[in-house]
Amino acid sequence: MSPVRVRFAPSPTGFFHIGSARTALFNWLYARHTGGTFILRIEDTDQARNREEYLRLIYDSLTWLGLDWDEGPNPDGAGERGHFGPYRQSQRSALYTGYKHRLLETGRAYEKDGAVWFRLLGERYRVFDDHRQKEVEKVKGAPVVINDLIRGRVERREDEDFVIFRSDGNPVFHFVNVVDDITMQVSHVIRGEDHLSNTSKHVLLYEGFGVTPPAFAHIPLILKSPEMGQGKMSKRDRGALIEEYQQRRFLPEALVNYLSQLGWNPGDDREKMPLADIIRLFDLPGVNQSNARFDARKLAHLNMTYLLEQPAEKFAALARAYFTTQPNGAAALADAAYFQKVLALAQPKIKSIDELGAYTGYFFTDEFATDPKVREKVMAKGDPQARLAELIAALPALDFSSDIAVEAGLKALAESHGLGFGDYQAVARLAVSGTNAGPSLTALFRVLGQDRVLARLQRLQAQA
RNA sequence: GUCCCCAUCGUCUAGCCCGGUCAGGACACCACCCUUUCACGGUGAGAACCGGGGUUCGAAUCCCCGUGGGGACGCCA
Repeated sequence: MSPVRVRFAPSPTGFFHIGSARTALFNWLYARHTGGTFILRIEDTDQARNREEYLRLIYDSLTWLGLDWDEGPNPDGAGERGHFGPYRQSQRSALYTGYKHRLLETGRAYEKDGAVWFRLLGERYRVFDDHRQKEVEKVKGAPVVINDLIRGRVERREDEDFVIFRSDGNPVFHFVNVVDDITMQVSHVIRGEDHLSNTSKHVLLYEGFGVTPPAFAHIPLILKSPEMGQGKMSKRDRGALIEEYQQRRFLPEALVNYLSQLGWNPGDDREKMPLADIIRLFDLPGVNQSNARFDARKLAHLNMTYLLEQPAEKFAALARAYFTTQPNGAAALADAAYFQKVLALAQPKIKSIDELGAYTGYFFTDEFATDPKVREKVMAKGDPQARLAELIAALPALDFSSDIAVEAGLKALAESHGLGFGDYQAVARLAVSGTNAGPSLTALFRVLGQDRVLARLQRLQAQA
C-alpha cells in the first residue's frame, strides 16, 4: 500500500476558524494514526483577498493547537521543508502552466473569452438556467462516481464546462487543488462536506490528466449552536475563531479533545481522553456522516476538567502569562508567594484561565467592586453591624497561622456570642471580597492576612 | 429552482453495517447529598429512535416515499 500523505490546504483570506481547525485536526490525526505525512499547503491564488497576516495566523493557530506539519512552509515563515514544494500556490505557477498545456494539447481544455475552460465529454445542448436566469450550454455525459470513505458511493453528474484559468491568467481553485494533490502525491483528501459537490469536477480533472484520483473523505460540517441560529458556523459567529480560545487561554489540548469528538468518537463512552489515545483510535470510517452543532458549554466543561488536573507550576505559568496581558496584572504578579497562594484557591474553581481576573481581583487591590445585590441582601438579614463589630473586636487576637486556626478562632467567636459560624460568614465575605461566591471564608482570611481583613471589615462598617 | 449529503434526548453521541438487550454515556437543566459561600464531586429525575408505507415472527437497525436540516450550483477558496 502506498504511504499515506494528507494535506491541509487553507487559503489566507480570513481568520482561522473552528471548522478549518477541525479539518486540519482530522488530517493530522489520520497522518499520525497511519504514520503518514501531514502536509501544509497554502492556497493563495486569490490575490485580491490574500493577506500576509492571515498566513501568520494559520501558522500560529496550527502551532498553538499542536498540529505540526511534516512538509510545508516553516512555522516562522522563513523557507520551507519537504521535497514536493514549493508549498505556496503563488509560487507554483510554472507547474500549473505545464499542466494547462497538457490539457490544451489533448483537447480537454480550450480558450474562450480569454479564459481556459475544461471540456466535458458528451452530447451538448442549450437550456435556460433558472438559478442564473440565462441560457447556458450543458453537456450530457456519464455521471462521476465517488467512493467516499465516509459517505460511501456518491454519484454526481457534472454538466457544464468550467473555467480552469481565469482571463487574468491565474488558475482557479479546482485546477490548482488537483494539480497540487497529484504532484504532492496526496493519497487521501480529507475535507469538509461543502467540497463534496466540487469533487466531481476534481475527479474529472484527474481523469483528464490520466491520473487515478486519491481517496476522498468528506467530513461533516460544524453548525451553529441552536441559540446562535441556523446554518453552518461562519467566521462571524461568536466562538467561531481559534484566536478567541487562544486569547481566552483555553488549553489547546482541551480544544483538540473537544474538536476531535465533533463528528468522531472512539466507539465507547470515553470523551475526555489523552491525545495519544485519540491518535491510536482515530480512523476515517469512524467519522460520522451528520453535521454537528457547536456547544460552547461542553467545551468549557472539558477545559475545566483539564485545568483541574494541571500541576500547580503549569497552572501558575498559565496564570502569569494571563496576568501579564491584563491592565492591572502587575499588581497580581508583584508578590510571587502571595500570588501562588491565591492561585491555589482559584484553580479548582474556574472554567478557563480568563476567569482568573474576575475570580481573584479583590486579592490584588483594595479598590474592588462590591456586588450591590449581594450587599443589599446581606445587610438586610440578621444584625450584620453587630457581627461586624464583633469580628473587628476579635480580629487582633485571631490566629492566622493556618486554615484550622482561623476556623477555630471564628468558631470560638461565634460560640461566645451564642451564634453559629454561618451568622458571620456572609457579612465577612462581603467585606473582604465584595461578593458571595469564592473560596472558603477561612482560606479567604488566611490568604488575605490579618491587616487586609481588618481594614476591609472596618471599611464596610464605616460605609454601612 | 437543480444537484448532492444527512436524520437517536435541547446539544454531542453509543447502538445501525451483522434486525430480537428497560435505547447507554456526556454537556445543559432540575432535585437531593456533600459543603459554614460558590464551585467541584456524588445520587437521582425529566428528556430521543422525524412521519408514512413496506420486508420480517420481530425494525432505531433493511427498502421506498414524504418531511425536515445542511451543503453546492463564481473567471472565490
